[in-house]
Amino acid sequence: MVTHNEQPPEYHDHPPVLKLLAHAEFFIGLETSGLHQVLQAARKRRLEQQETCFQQDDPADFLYLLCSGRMKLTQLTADGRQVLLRFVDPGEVFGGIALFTGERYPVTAEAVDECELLLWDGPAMQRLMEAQPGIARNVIQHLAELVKSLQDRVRELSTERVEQRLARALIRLAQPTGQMDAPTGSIEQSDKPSKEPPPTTSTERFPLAIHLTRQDLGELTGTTLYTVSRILSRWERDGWIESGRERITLIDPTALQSLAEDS
Amino acid sequence: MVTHNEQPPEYHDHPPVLKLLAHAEFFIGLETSGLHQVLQAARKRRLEQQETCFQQDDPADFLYLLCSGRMKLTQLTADGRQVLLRFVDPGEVFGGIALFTGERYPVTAEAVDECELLLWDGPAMQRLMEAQPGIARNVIQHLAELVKSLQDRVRELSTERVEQRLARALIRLAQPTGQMDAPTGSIEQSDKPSKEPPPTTSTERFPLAIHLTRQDLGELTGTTLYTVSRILSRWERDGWIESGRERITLIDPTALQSLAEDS
DNA sequence: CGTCAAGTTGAACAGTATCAACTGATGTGG
DNA sequence: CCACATCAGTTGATACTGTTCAACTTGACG
Repeated sequence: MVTHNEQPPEYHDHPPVLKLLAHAEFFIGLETSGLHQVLQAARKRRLEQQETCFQQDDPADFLYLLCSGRMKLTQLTADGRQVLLRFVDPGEVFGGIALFTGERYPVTAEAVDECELLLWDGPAMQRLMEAQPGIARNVIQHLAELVKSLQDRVRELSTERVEQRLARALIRLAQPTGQMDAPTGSIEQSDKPSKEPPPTTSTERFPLAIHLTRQDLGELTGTTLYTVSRILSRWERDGWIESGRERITLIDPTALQSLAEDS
Repeated sequence: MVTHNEQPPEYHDHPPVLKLLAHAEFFIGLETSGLHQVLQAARKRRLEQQETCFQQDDPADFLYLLCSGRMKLTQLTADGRQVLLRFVDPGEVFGGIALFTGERYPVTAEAVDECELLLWDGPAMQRLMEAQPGIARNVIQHLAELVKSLQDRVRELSTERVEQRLARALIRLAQPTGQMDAPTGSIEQSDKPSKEPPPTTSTERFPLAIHLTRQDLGELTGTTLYTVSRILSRWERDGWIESGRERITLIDPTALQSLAEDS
């Protein structure tokens, strides 16, 4: 990061966007001049809540970086069932798979909240990667991590029962989302009873940031909304969670953790 | 018999290996000099049948290219169940995920047959990618395709029943294996005396090249060997397949196809 | 020929899906 | 502000898919 370059701490034009860009997974480690180059090649787009960015099977034109809001990527089956592949948080990238394989988008990208995006077309991205090899390195690392997480998911779907998968999904969703979010309580803390418990007995609460329906959770874990509802009801009776309409709060994450890890 | 063009004069040093390298997914499109550079950075390794190349959770040291034979990548769960993630055919690469994320191998790689491999360590691969940007492009494309196929698999496991998944798996396994099965100098070409299958689909037979147990198919489709056995028995009664010990022949692939695509 | 691995099949069982009926919350427009 | 429509969620009854266990058969190979 050592540069006697002419960029003072306050970026002259788009400070917040540049700062986000500097922390985005594809552009980490770039020089400030490089970030400017990236930004100049970008276009901006804004999506209303529920608006779709692109539909499954649309020709793959752009790579997107989410700046604010939240997106979800879903896949539709031939008989109308839907699978929720993942949520996209600010700083994360989507649409790259199709762009890099030169085919059509294999998923639909829909805005959960109001979203701001940056986008690059294929040739622009190609040029950027050639000009700055660090980008290609980041892309490779990101894709490799995506592959790893998908392999884990295949293993879970193949070998685990719904209850375990659901427990795992809730734990993941409760983690503070990567780097970009304000530090809400991390679940990791509750693993360590060493810390002095807050006023009451270790009743730390972990409300999920995302609004999720039972249907969403079903599509995320490969089951139906009915089964999700039953399991959540049981967990609530056991005092492990609290749940309302599109709202879930983990009360005893360790119980879920051990459930997820049991055979 | 075509024998007079087996050794093109362009490849003066290691003709068969170079030719394979030139068609391998990571190195397609490279100049001959670039291929030489790649080859010089490589080490060779040979594996006996059933020998493991690396174990899950081993530190990730090398990227491997399979030259001949066949490997399988499996993942072991905490309670001892196994998932078969994929088979590796000649010309394909494995071990890259761990190398690119700098972590441990998430899978175990085992030789199904006797195998010949080329391998590169992390720094060597890094240098090669810097020297020849085409490699990074190929890596990105390969990873993107891997992501896409894994997403498909997640969708299938989430929404389809065992019978459909098994039908799909058999159809995939019956496809001639990608690009390398072409007339390149593969060590064994004895199993393919037939040329391109003519469009006469009536009584054509499609024996699977791979030796697969019911257990393998179960681990591949996320079910048990018992369920696989029952379904195959039923299909055999219906005249759609023939099966013996570690041997399956598709007799009516269209029946399986429609089964896989039905709701 | 004996041994071992692969494969088959029945019976009991468990886990989920499916459908239907219902409750409660949210938001909207008259 | 209330009536209404809509959407999220709950729960019971039922059916079905797939698992598990056990006993058995078949095939390969020294």
